[in-house]
Amino acid sequence: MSSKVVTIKEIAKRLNISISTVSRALHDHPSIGLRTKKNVQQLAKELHYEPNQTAIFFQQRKTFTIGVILPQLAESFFSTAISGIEDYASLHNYTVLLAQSYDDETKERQIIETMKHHRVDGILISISKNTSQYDHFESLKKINIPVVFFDRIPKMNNIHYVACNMQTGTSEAVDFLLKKGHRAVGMINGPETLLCSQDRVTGYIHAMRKNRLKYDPSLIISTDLTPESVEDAIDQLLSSRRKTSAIVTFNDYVALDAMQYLKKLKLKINKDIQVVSYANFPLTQFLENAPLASVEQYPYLQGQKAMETLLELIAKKKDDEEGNNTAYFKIILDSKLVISKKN
Amino acid sequence: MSSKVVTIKEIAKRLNISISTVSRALHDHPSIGLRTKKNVQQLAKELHYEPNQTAIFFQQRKTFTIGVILPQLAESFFSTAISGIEDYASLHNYTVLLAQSYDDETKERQIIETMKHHRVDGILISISKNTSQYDHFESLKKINIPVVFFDRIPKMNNIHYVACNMQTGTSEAVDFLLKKGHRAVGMINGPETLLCSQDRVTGYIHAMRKNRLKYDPSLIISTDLTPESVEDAIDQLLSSRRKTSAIVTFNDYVALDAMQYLKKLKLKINKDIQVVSYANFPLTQFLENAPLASVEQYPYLQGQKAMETLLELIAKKKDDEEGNNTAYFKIILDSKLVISKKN
DNA sequence: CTAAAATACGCAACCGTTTGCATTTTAATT
DNA sequence: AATTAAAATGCAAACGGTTGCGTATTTTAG
Repeated sequence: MSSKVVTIKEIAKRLNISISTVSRALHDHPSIGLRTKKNVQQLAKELHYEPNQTAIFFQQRKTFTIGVILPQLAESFFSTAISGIEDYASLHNYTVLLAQSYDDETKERQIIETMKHHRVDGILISISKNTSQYDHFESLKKINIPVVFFDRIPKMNNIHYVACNMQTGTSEAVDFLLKKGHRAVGMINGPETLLCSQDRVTGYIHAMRKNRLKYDPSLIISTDLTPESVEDAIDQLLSSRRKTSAIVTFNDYVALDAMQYLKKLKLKINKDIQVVSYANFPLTQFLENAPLASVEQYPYLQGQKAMETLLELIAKKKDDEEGNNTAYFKIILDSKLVISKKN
Repeated sequence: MSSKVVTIKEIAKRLNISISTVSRALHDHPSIGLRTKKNVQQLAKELHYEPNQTAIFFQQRKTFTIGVILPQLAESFFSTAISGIEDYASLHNYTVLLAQSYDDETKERQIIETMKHHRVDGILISISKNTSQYDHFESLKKINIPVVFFDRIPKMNNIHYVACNMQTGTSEAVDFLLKKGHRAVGMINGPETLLCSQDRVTGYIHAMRKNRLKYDPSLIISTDLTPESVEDAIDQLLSSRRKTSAIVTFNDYVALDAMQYLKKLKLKINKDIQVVSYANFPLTQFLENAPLASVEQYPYLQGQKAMETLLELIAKKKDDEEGNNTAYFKIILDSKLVISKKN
């Protein structure tokens, strides 16, 4: 068996030349003679030489690996986002170390610890919705590991992030419904702690103002996104003295739960009550009664952009090793209302 | 700024002791005196010492990293599977390096090359449906990197794998339809090259035999899973002289495409024609006309099991460094028909 | 009080590669 | 043929940690 892994040392010995010559030959270094270069490269191929990246990582203090932390892969938004991340990374010869926080702050901290030890070149993270302290992110800054936040952004200053501006899309969504003649547009929103929930409210108000309508706060209801709280929200909306005839839901999961409940209440979707949502799942197009429209958040693009700016930061790191404080990237994609083809 | 990364060397110098003592102290080595141990550990904490894993990986010839290769994350099956993988891995202090092959053999090869260089401790892979040559897998064996295949298994001998036995589920599915009175049950199958496609056929035949019915091969149609080929398949089934009144589709994506097309043909789903599928997407329950039943393939469990056996292999590697040929793990979970709640 | 045993620590090699600098070889010039 | 410039190669340190083995120091036992 044996199958000893071959190293440049081995090659050097066989060719009776020095290790450094082998190393340079393999890198096409100009100072190596053509003949030896050929010899080395050929023998390397014959012996199936494979560079030991762990040695190189160690030596170069660079791993060409970036850590990605997100709440959970099973959620469609995140699995598409990481798809964009991975694609962009592999295009630039970077590799992705993956971990899920499951919205658990403790786990999030552990993961960051692990990634620090692995000496990843950078981190991409969509934070847990339960994270309240941010010192573990600060610690990364201290040891000079660049971080780019995406989608779920902490309320910190001086960070890089890419996110989707939910105002524009929301505004479009509400406007869309108002134009259709609805006067009481309900909103089933997410936790108030999330920035993107607030954005939605702002967008809502903006659309009302634009249409010269009065804004009724009781039509916007915060939930924790569980089916139960969604049902509560619907009960509230329907029992309101105003005739809610349309609902904007926080995302497609919420929309599905909502529509299921509405059906149970014997309300006809998109007839008695119309629904507009966020996320634009590919699967919703197969629904009998899909939301009329959905605000697209471009998860793939977000992932890609995030990776792109991270690589930029990594490249820049060399320039300004001495804290040559660069500006902070705040990349905001506009969300956009996509009207279902069926309508 | 500076923020020099602290090493054990630094600690040693400050405490005026040797590097090796520091190393051992940090590892609670018994031969280190209690006093020095305390000193070292305290100073390490004060200086925020973080072990440089890249150095350790290199030194120990072990990375505690396993590579995961799958066709694409965006597919629900795979994102759930990797969830299981990652959970189990992180539980055992392993880390996951992720890559998508997009069903492209060339990309698959490149990824394997990269992972070899990264010296991952093992690889988990669900192969691309277009992969026809298997030598890149053989090469892994040569350099002693254990591989566990899951879900999509190549037709090779002497490999470890975990998969779902599609026969049982398929058999149950067909049986379910036959019991409902259907006599011509069509099947929209996947590529013949995939083992799991063959399994489905076997399961189909098994159910027919069990019900003492004759098996008509023309009712089983292979596709490449694209919407077009699915539509072709349906055309074929419907134009058959036999009245196809039920269809078993390769998976839920296919089912959705199929049902959409059937609707276009003005056929009433689950009335004119009944559909049973595989995968059991959480989302299908929201469909107006969901498949009557679905064969559950336990992606999370598969991922977990795969990771489990991989770790076992890695552990074993130490034992039999000299090709002490161990047996091959062939772990087969039974698939199971899940009947939709709505029925 | 001394020899032996136990305890605590240091030395140095090693893991595989890269790279600045010194050294040798070759080629060009006079 | 001697001198010099240019081209090719080698030496050795460094990256940060682990570990076998040797040594100094202390403890224990006789």
